[in-house]
Amino acid sequence: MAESMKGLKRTHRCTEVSTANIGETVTLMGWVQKSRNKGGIIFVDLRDRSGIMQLIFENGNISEEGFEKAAKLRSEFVIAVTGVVEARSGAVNENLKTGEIEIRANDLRILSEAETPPFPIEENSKTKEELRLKYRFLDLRRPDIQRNLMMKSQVSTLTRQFMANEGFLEIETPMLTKSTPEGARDYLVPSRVHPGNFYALPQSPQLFKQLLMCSGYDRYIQIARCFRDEDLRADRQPEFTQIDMELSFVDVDDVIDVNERLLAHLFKEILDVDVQLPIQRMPWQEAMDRFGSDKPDLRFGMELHNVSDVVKDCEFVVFKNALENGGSVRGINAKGQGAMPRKKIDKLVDFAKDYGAKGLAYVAIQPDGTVKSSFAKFMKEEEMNALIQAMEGEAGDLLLFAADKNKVVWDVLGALRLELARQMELLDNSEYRFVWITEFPLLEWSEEENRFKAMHHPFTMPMEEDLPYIDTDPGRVRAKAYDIVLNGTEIGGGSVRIHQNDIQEKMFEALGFTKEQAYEQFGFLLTAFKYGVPPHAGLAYGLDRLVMLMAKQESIRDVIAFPKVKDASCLMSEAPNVVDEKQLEELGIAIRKTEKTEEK
RNA sequence: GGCCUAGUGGCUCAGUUGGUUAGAGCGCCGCCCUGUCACGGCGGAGGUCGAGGGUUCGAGUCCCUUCUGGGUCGCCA
Repeated sequence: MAESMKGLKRTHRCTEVSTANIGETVTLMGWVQKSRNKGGIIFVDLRDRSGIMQLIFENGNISEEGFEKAAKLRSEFVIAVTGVVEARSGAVNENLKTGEIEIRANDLRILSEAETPPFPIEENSKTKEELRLKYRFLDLRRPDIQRNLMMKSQVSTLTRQFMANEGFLEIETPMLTKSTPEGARDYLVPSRVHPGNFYALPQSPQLFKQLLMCSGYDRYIQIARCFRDEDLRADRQPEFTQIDMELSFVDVDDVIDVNERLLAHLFKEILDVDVQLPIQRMPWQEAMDRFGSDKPDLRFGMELHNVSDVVKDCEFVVFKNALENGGSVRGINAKGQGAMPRKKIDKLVDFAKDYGAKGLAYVAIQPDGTVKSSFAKFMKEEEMNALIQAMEGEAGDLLLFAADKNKVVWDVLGALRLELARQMELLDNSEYRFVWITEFPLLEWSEEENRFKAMHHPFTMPMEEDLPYIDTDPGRVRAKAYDIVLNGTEIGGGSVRIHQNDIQEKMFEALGFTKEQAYEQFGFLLTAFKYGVPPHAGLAYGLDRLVMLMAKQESIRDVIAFPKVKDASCLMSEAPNVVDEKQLEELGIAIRKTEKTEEK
């Protein structure tokens, strides 16, 4: 039977009480973590979002009725306790922040009883995620998740404060907006007033923040929810949060400068980590050549070596074909892995195939300097020696080679490099290595659509020196775009935007848009640009990813209060669901029956 | 859409080559215990082995289908 808290006021959170309060009477409220009943004395661990405090119930300090009530306490009961702060007369518990003190209770109220939870409310849960997500409200009681969400709140607060000091204005943009077919799939919202018409939920506030620049707001920031109807991953949710910003009258360096200082501020305040400024910058081409990735993890080496020239005359058909088709042969050197068993190497070959490789050539250098290799028979001895030398191979090393089109070679070796680093335990979780990746290609050839697509988005400014190629060799044009990468994860990205009509028109031309198509999709922006547009640039962070890395979590779900599972449904609320026929009628929507539509 | 992986009391897991009545730890319930904090002692309850079908004298175990979660490739301007 639940009691009222009338007349009581919580004075502290559990760990806000310290040895400085000894002798004082305090009132705490929270959840029973654990009760240890010794017969004549009862210890209760009380939990709130700050941590744990031990309570003592002993006859003489509390009424007989109160003592009997204390004996009934079970896990997750919500209670209010008033008592005196004491230094512990028993042993100090060094595992608790409040381990030197305890509360000798003289009053107890049971504010809410609780059933036994379906899984233990404890740190480092071993419980299956399926169950945790179904009872997310219980999972969220666990201290590690609470710490993550508190850290996220802190990141938001510090960001707002910092950016406000830098002259940024926080301005909201619409959630109900217009669908644009470029990019990710939109979540659509049907319009009741305009049957057959749909709003789209924003994939990002991109166009609106550019309009705000046109309107003179000069420096904008928003912590904005974004939506993308694509398949989920460990670091991808269908709805997520961006720290989104845009600045007027700036170039690349200005955006980078304010963001470096923001990152340094966040990491110092929250983790007490010093970020060395300026953060290293690396052009996209260099990142691909050295690491096979546009989001390289710089915590370890194992860089790619381009050995195309070294093997160009050898008789190995795989290498020959790759080079003849305009591709390359590149390798990585897994130091000290020369003794890797054949089975494990075969697994790496399979791994490489997942990334589009047709195979993976290897050379295992034995301790005595002889080689075991999948292709030695096609190589003259001096060719093999030259290859090993080019790879800086030494006794005991394992050399792995991919030969294909550049894109495939980069993908394969970039992924393989990370996989080997995991296997070799080269990744230090407490190290934070930032890098700006700059000078991205402006355009990317799409095989299935047989046209160029914008790598970033259609408003990204080309680099001035590459402008001449936009008509003649569009694939070679680099963009004023930049990504901020932390430990191999892209945590943010942005660009300088086009603010000149003629360049924008050329860009649409390169993308294969007619003027009409461009206006149909982005007309309001293009019109706005006619009335005076400042040069502007911006950037957006994936807040969830950033916090995930700061909190050393492996999944974005651990930093989002109510995340969705792989098929974008919510195990707790059971969204999405079938709606009433009447609602559909109002919207003018009929559901076509297929095998997949079923009554739920 | 493809591939990989997991599903056995409330939770986490074990379960051999297919062979008696499916086990353990934690949790839960009852009794005892005045300095515990992974409290302790005694006793107890609790299982359609994710679901359906098949093979077999016999299936938690083998086969097929399917559901659910996780990872990943494609996808994510």
